[in-house]
Amino acid sequence: MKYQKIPEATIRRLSRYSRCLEEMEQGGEKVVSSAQLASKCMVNPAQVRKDLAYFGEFGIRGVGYYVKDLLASIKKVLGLNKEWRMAVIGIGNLGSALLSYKDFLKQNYKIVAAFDIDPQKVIGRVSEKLGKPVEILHISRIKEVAKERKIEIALITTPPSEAQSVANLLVEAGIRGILNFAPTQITVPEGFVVKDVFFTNILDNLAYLLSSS
Amino acid sequence: MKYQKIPEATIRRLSRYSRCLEEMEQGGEKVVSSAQLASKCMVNPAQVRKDLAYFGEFGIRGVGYYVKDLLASIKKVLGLNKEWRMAVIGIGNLGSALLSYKDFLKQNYKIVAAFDIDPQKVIGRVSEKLGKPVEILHISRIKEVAKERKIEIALITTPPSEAQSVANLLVEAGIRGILNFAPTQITVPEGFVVKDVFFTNILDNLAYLLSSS
DNA sequence: GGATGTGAAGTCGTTCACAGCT
DNA sequence: AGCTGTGAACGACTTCACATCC
Repeated sequence: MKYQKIPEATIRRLSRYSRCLEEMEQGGEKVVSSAQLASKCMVNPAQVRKDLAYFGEFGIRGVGYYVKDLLASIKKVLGLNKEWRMAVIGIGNLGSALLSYKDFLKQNYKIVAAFDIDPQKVIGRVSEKLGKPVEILHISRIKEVAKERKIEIALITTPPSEAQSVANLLVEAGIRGILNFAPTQITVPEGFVVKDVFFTNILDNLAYLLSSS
Repeated sequence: MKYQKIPEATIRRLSRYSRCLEEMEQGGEKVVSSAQLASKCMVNPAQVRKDLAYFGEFGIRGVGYYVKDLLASIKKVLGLNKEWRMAVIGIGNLGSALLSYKDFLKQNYKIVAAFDIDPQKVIGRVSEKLGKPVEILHISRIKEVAKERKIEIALITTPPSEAQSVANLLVEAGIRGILNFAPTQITVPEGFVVKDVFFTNILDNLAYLLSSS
């Protein structure tokens, strides 16, 4: 197949296929058709086939896809055939909740460092919650520690007023991926990637749908 | 203007315009052009005008938009000219973090109840964190309390295995909006709305972008 | 003059429909 | 016979370009 730009929506769906396939694998299913996977993920069967076709030919005509192989292929496409090492910046309520978020581990995401502007203030609270002592470092050490621990992704959970300056530090430290929970737009240079997780925006969406029906 | 279906992307951008306009209003700016708003929100100026045009004519030709009026109009469109009353279901780390999430209040979202399957177990921990006693109710009381407190939106922060059965209870209780943080697909009848917040899916997206560049 | 509002053009993503394998 | 892979049709969203109005 000739090269094409891959829609961002395709990547999001790949994530969903991956989850569904994991469930199927655990359920002992060996083979799946695009129609079955589509109905489980609530998309169009042709969509499934087209999404996969961007990256290769993973199926067998007349049969379907081998669950295990397809899952492995999708994970490889998404870059999940490795462990991603992450840091959390800003250890407030949300930040400390993420430190113990179980779903990350299952999916090859590992938090290897936590930073705050005032480690002393938060360390007791967090340790108590997690039931074990947790090391929280001062944000000034980010550059040094990023190298040392090979951090590739940072989760920003500071107050919005600090988010951009934290992002600047991350760029300087060579951390290329940012998941931004602070409800403010941040900008980074070419080559760095930011994805936002704005609860309130999604709530706005919900509010709109509820009030217009 | 004649009626058209409104793209979901338009609604998401409206949310962003709203945030930018709030900042501008606080900064004392009175008037804004589509070009200025667009550059602040990182979209195309024509996009801004088209998005707004779905809902009316808010601007003045040759001048621009009055910041205050436009903000009020957008909030009205999004259904944010009222207070939305919410419940959090599942008071683990994430759930309790959301109980004290500041940004909700600023945007007219108010958490008026918290539920868990084992209130005794979590109540101490949460109260301590928030620095005040917090009432956590048993999930079995959801229907009764939903009526009483006029709950319209629920945030599901239970383990994924419980998410669908919780959603069923919410439907029964007449709560029409669900923000689902549990990493599993849930289904609800016509007339109800679910929006997902799956951190791991967004990380997958980030991982893909990082590994393919 | 200058910025909005909007039809038309263009781009991008989804769905159809069927040829091609197994 | 059945299901994938894919060009072509379709539909949706974005951007352009300009008529319109302050």
